[in-house]
Amino acid sequence: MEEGTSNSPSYSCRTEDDYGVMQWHVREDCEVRQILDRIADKWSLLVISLLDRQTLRFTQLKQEIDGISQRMLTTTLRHLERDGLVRRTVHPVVPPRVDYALTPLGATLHTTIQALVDWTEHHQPEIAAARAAYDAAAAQSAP
Amino acid sequence: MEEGTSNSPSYSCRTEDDYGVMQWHVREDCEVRQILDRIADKWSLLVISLLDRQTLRFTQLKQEIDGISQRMLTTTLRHLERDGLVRRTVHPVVPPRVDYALTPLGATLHTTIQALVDWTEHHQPEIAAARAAYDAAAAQSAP
DNA sequence: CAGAATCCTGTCGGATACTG
DNA sequence: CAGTATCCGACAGGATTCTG
Repeated sequence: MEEGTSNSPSYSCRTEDDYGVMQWHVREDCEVRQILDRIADKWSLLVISLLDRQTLRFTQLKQEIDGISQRMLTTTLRHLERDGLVRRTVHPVVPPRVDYALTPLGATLHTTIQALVDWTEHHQPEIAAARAAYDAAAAQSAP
Repeated sequence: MEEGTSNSPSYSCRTEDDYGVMQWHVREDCEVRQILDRIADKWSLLVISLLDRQTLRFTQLKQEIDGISQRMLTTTLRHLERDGLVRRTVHPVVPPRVDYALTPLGATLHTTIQALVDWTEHHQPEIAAARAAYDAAAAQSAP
């Protein structure tokens, strides 16, 4: 596989620095970043959302998630499985049948994520307004 | 500017589909994705974390965040400012002084984000164990 | 000091074709 | 059905240089 199974994190997370009192933020981020990368990539959040309701098969997921390629669905599911958030169950029948479900750990993550989703829906008008104001001001100064 | 000021979202968010009961997940994600992209990019979370404690200047942020380029600090701050999460204050002095602070909206986002950070720190051992188990099993079947 | 502009690279992710 | 294997374009983002 060309990607996804690498053990090296995407970000440097250097810890050899010692010149600032708040540098711990950077180190804290080393752990946060890994899970954040998991939930924040293009499709993981959708998958977790869907699986929170029910167990789904590969093809069902592909149909529910509009626009995903089977390549990205596969890698997304592998990532989630590796992190213990999703359980993959292969039924030894022909044609093959593979079920995906959230693990208990994955369910707790979904709960936490939901808070973020709620925040977004709640404050979306404010963000839209802020963007409109910003863009208007930018258009003003650069006509 | 080559990037960052584009109004088009990074993801397609197609809404013309109507073949599934759960397709709303995809539409819901259209709003979620935008704020998720904001907090999940490489540096925004760090910036929000730092500014939650105090107002900081550009150079202070650059020093606190180990490894960031001034290019990415600038674009990150512009994004956060555009979304109304960070307030940029220019003091008309020479040499120039620019302060960055969280807006009230940004502060509420930080609170929500903190729940995710806490989840991560709390469950990090489980994730690490799951990864180790997965990698061990993978090494087993592919020697 | 606080950036803007330019160049260049690695990586993400889509399209396609092939299997058990 | 549920993947794997390749190829390849787009874009995020680092290094560097230049200003008000």
